[in-house]
Amino acid sequence: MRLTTRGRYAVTAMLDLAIHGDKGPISLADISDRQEISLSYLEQLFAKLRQQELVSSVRGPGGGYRLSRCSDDINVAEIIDAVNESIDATSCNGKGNCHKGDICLTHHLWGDLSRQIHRFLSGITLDSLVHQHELQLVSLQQGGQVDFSAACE
Amino acid sequence: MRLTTRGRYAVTAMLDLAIHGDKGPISLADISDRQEISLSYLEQLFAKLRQQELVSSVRGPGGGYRLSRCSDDINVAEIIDAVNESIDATSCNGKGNCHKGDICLTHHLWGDLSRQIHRFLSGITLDSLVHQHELQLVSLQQGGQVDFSAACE
DNA sequence: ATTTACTTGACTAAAAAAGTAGGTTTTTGC
DNA sequence: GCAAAAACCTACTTTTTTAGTCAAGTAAAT
Repeated sequence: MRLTTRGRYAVTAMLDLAIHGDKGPISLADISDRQEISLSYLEQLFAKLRQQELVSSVRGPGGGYRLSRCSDDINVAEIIDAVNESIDATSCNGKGNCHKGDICLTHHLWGDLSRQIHRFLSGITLDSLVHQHELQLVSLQQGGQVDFSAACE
Repeated sequence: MRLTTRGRYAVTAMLDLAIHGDKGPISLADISDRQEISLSYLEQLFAKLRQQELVSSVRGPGGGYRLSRCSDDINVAEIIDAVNESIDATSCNGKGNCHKGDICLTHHLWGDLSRQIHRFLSGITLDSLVHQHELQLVSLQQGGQVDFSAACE
């Protein structure tokens, strides 16, 4: 699990799809305009998103991309994983080639933490992000407070 | 909030301190040996950790580093933030220089997500990681299953 | 005084991120 | 059939970050 601007771009683009996808396929040019991400960079990202079957494409005029699953069935972790090569595992992964017991100790601790983060991000769906934002918008218009607890599930 | 091997090194090193710190200050050379991180790289990381007052140093023979606070008062988020330059903010941060309402939309969504991740990592202390691992060790020796739910808070 | 260990800064190589360029297919509508 | 719009593909360049090296210090304890 790696967290950089690359993953942020991917999540942002997927959010754009989730928001505008109801109007049929969305072209990368549209996303590029709206989100200010270079078209060719988007192409690279979407090649990977397509490989992982997070999006499907429609070619030709009027074509573009759409989410291949419902937005409440796509979570943030899989988007980030799709565009980032998975982080290199610890050097002594189960092989037991560590001098003392101490070495693997913190390696495993890091692994645990990594898994916790992954599990956390797996619980956040595109849909919940969009939904949460909509609630905020409404609230702003009414000048009220946002109840975040209700926004997620 | 950025998540790379750099932050992982920092967390690993801090965990090493948390585990061995009871025997007085720990030298970077020790950490380097145990965790297989190059000494000079550790020096860079610890310079930043010291700036953020996460560790304090003791010079001279027998010297080294120790946690400047109790391990249950140091969380993972601040360790990662200490060694990573904070990720560049969105281009239109409140200035309202975005063409349509749409542009800032996903930017804010990403900001929300980013904050959620940060909040999550803020809740994980060094102590809880060490503690969790100790429980696992005991369990392995007894051949039993680990109750993760009990390990954290 | 000497050893040990941290401090600082400059430097380098390699990898990843980000962006560019130019082309090829596929599909649609005229 | 043809032109345009879009995905798709490949190779390349630039910039930034990561990871590490080197060297000349400074400070503290024995």
